[in-house]
Amino acid sequence: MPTPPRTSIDAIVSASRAILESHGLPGLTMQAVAQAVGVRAPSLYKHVADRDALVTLVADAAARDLAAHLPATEDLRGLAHGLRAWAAERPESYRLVFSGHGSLEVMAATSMPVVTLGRTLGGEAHALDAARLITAWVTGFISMELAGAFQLGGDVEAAFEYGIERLTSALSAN
Amino acid sequence: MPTPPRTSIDAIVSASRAILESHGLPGLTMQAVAQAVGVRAPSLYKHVADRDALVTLVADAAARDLAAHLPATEDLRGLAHGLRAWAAERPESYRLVFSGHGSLEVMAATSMPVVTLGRTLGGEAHALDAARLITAWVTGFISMELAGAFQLGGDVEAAFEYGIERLTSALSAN
DNA sequence: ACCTGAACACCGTTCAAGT
DNA sequence: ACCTGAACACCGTTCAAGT
Repeated sequence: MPTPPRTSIDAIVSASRAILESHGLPGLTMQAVAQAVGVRAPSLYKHVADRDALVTLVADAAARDLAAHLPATEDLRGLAHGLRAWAAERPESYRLVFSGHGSLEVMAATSMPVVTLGRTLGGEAHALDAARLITAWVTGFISMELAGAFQLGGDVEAAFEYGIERLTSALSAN
Repeated sequence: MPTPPRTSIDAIVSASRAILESHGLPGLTMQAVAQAVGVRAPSLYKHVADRDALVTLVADAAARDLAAHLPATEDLRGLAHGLRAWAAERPESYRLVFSGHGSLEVMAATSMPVVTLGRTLGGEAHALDAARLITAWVTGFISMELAGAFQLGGDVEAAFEYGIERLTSALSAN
């Protein structure tokens, strides 16, 4: 006797993203998600293989959301501030995306704009090297900030600007 | 009737570090630690408040081990390669230390050598800014490497060297 | 064809009882 | 004074039974 589904993969991922932000990754339990979409935990396994697969779907959805929010810019400042603003609003999503929980395909696709920027700043021969320098610095900085690693005082905003300025000039100087 | 302890906090932390590296943070269960030190899980609570406190002790022990392994160097290349080599040998410890699981005191103490390097490269006025640029880049790079984020081909070793070279010249140019 | 309750193996944690 | 078994509340996951 066929019955229509009472939930959907979209509703599950959407509810999961909200739970992730409000309760962190440990709070993203199958039971919490099930309750949010109005179903019992075992029913989720009709739509998703297991919790790990769900976490990957959430990470990929967050990565796509990030890509849509980043300004189409040609300068490091715009990209850096865009990423930092997105991370400040969705810290748990940021952590998930940059902790390697996403799929390799989505991670590669999301990094294309940075390679373009790397080409602009570093030149054709060092496009990838420059993109990796930029990405490592900006994701490292934001991760440290979210982890509360800046304990030695000083102006964190100024340190971010300092990084943007020094990296821009370092990459332009061929 | 007093009885001597059958284990110790040192044995617990030491066993925990080995379990962390071999089975990851999810594998670091109270039961696994208890078995490793020859005791039942409830006994661990005589030595540690709860699992979170144990994880913090492990992170701090790893951070101290890292500080002891870093070369006392005045150049970025030595520091960067030293950190990367340590991370390659103890990837789970590296992740734990730089994910904010450690205590703030140990994190601050461990970052002192980088501030010294920042002063050498960036000058007195920008010692902290330079230290944060360096730390953000090198930890970001290694985190990406461990997360398998370098999927676009190219030479990762060369990208690391490129970062060292560009950062060194960017910071020296006052 | 999907949803459910019941069940299983695992967690972290508490606590009265043993020595 | 430390260790233990038993217990509790919680996980993820499976599966036969319902509709």
